[in-house]
Amino acid sequence: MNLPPLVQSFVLHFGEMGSRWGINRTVGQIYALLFVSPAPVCAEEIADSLGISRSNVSMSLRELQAWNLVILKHKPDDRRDFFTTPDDVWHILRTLAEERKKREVDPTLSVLREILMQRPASDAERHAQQRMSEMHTLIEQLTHWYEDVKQLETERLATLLSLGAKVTKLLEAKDRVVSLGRSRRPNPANKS
Amino acid sequence: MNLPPLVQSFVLHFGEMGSRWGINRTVGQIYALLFVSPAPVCAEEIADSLGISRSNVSMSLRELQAWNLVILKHKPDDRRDFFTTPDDVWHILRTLAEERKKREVDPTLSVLREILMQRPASDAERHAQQRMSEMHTLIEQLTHWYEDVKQLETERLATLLSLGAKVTKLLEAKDRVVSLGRSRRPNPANKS
DNA sequence: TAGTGATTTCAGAAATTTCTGAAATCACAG
DNA sequence: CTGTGATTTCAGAAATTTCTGAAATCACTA
Repeated sequence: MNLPPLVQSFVLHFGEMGSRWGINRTVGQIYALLFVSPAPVCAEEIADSLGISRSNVSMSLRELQAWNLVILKHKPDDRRDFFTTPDDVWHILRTLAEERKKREVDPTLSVLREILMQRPASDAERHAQQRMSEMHTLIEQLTHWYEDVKQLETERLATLLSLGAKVTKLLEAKDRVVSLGRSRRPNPANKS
Repeated sequence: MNLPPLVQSFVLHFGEMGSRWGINRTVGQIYALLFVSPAPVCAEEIADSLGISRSNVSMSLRELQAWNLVILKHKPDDRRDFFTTPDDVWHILRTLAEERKKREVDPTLSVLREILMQRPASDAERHAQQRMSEMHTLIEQLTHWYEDVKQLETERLATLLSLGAKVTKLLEAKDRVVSLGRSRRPNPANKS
């Protein structure tokens, strides 16, 4: 591996981390390299920088493309593919969230649904279904929230984040305002 | 493996999933089994149900304990350890989040901080630092948000989730209320 | 069409992770 | 202390994943 020391630390760390996630060491390293590179990099150069085989690079890039984490670029009069990551880190975060959901959450949800459809044949199965249903409910709540906030523009999302738990304060305030409003002019949709 | 079919599907799925996360197949299976079992289970029984060696069970349980994901129970006049998962799925979610943060996010943050302290020795390094700083900022924002909302009681957290993106509506409303309030009686803390 | 260079594929090699059985350790009872 | 059963440890076996080099494919040019 032949890189500026500062870049090398980063790349090595991402390699380590890669194995803790589902992706492997090389894939992590390549991603890190692309992320910090000032310009798109070709496969040959990746192989050289990281000291790995050309074919390994090819397969790992394929993997990264499956994750939608890299962008292909071309130079005029050059047939080679060059690779980068998106500029906007928020954009990267969104992709990551989406792909992980697709791979890790959705399959689980569908297995749970499948099992919950079946008729339990014993007390043990009845209890198991009960537990799975709790898990299913929780995951659905989380994914609904996710589907909802992912629509927000980045700026709003950032505001929401920075607000953190303080939104609950707002919620209380809102409750007061609403009940106040109601006492003055009753909600017309609420005719009883 | 000798389990009710419905439980077996769940256990097998969690095994698969386990390998996509950092934990391995057996660890995933054991966790799934404990999660749906109506009563605490001893190591021997786990080994039998899953058809794996006793020693494998021992090591995997150790791993689950390191993750704080299982609870040890004892029966009177029985020296064996029995294992369960917490009842409350929200509690499980919190543990999972905390442990993953500890293993995946914190080390990355500290590597980033470390690198950002150093003086870049070239343009390439300067650019790399710039990128890492963007990443660092984003992760910090996310973890601050997390540290904040994790304090909330479960019920409030659930409310917040179910509200989803609608909180931004509230935010706009708040802005109106606040500016309205200010125009009537100026903020006394703001003496200039 | 033949030639060139980039890229991909894939069978097997290398490395890593997971799993097992045998032995060691531990905790307690008699 | 000795015996008993539960549990853990750990060296090596087995399984899995990752990586490589050689060959195949592809896209384009002359």
